Amino acid sequence: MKNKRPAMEPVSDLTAGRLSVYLRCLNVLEAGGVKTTSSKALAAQFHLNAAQIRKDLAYFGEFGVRGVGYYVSELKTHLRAILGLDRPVRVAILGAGNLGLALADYQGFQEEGFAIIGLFDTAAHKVGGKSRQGVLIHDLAEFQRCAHAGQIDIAVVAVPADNAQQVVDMAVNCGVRAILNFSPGALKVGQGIKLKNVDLTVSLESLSFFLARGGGDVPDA
Amino acid sequence: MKNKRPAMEPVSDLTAGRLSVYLRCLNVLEAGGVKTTSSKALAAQFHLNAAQIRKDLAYFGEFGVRGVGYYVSELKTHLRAILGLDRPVRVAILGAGNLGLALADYQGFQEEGFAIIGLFDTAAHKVGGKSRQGVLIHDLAEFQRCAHAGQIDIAVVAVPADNAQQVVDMAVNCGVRAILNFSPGALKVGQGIKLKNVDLTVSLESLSFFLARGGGDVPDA
DNA sequence: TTTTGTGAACTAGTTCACAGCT
DNA sequence: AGCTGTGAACTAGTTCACAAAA
Repeated sequence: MKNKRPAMEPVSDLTAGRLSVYLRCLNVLEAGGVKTTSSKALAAQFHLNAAQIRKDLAYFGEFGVRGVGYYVSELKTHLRAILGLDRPVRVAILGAGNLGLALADYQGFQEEGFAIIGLFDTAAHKVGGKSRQGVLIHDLAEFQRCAHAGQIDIAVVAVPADNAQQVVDMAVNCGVRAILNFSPGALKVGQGIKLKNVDLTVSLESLSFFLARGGGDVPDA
Repeated sequence: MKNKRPAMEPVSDLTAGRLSVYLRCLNVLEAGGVKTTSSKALAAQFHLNAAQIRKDLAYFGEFGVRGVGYYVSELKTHLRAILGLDRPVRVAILGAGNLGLALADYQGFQEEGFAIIGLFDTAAHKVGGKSRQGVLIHDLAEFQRCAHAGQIDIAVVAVPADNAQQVVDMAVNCGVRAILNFSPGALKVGQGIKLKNVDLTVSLESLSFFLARGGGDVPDA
């Protein structure tokens, strides 16, 4: 057990995303009672590349045992720590429209330990209400208070496109440094702020593009 | 106007996504009354790289005029055709949970011309209902009928993770060749089927990773 | 002049292949 | 024997820089 920390070498976003995938794989294996695995086994079962798994993990330490592989629960613990999931991650959802409400109740978030602090909206008639699962809707001013108090780790932006930049600027000014944005269009954030976009229109149009290119055709054998 | 079609050279997914972004930029410009633009102007305004815009477009033809740039409405028309948006793109949403309902009412889809055919679910008590915006909820059997009749271009999967693979297999068997999947976990599809994943857990965990790495720290000037 | 379209150069990301450890 | 960890080789993607066109 060496656990070198290579002086915070820059790690690509792609690697970060894959770590999350690996963690999910390990959850599945653990739930199935598997105690030990290997990069090859993981790769085969989840359609990944074995060398890539090893390389991704190697950024953070030496978690495997040569000749054996990885201990599932141990590697899981490491990955959770690397991903920052070993402490509560507090998420605020900005915008209590259809999408915001759906995200607030999304099971996947709770499962991996994210704490949904609340929904926040400016519409007075929404404030005081709650999602189906009981997440409360607060005024945006309340979000500002929480964020300034350092109680928000990640802001999820689910407001209409017109207000998105304004809302993001506000969140950043309140000290939020990580944002998951669902509104369309490119937002600008300053240095040191991490913005991740989920653009539903772009996703659908990529599929449409595929179909338009003849992707729907039967490939000639 | 040469409009060479380079024999359906393979185009990367990244390029496809950017075309969609360019189209949105052009919509903004057109709405602002701008008649002509250039790769440099687009790049500056929307934080893109000029050479990349030109290269992306060059896969599909020569749409620009040297010394002038691009005519906004003309390029828009080309992009819409390239993305397959010059004909109705029919979208079915599988799973009438919170997320499915939110997606059915998502404004962005209608705006760019996607036709939401309906919501589809197996839960008998949901069938016959509708989303807030009035999208009807049908039985999944109805989806199979539509898909077999070639009336569905894209299936959006918003069912619980446990059923996702099964639902995707069903859709593919009914002739659907493009799928936008919101359920977590890696799904398998055969050759010639395009599967695009939107993994909310992975997105959030990437942000958590960034924060855990010290991303929240003030960078030293 | 301006700006496109594009080969060449560069950068980032992935996979290979093997030394080294168990 | 088996599997990790990792440099080297390779592939994909981006940016540069300039000839050609308007």
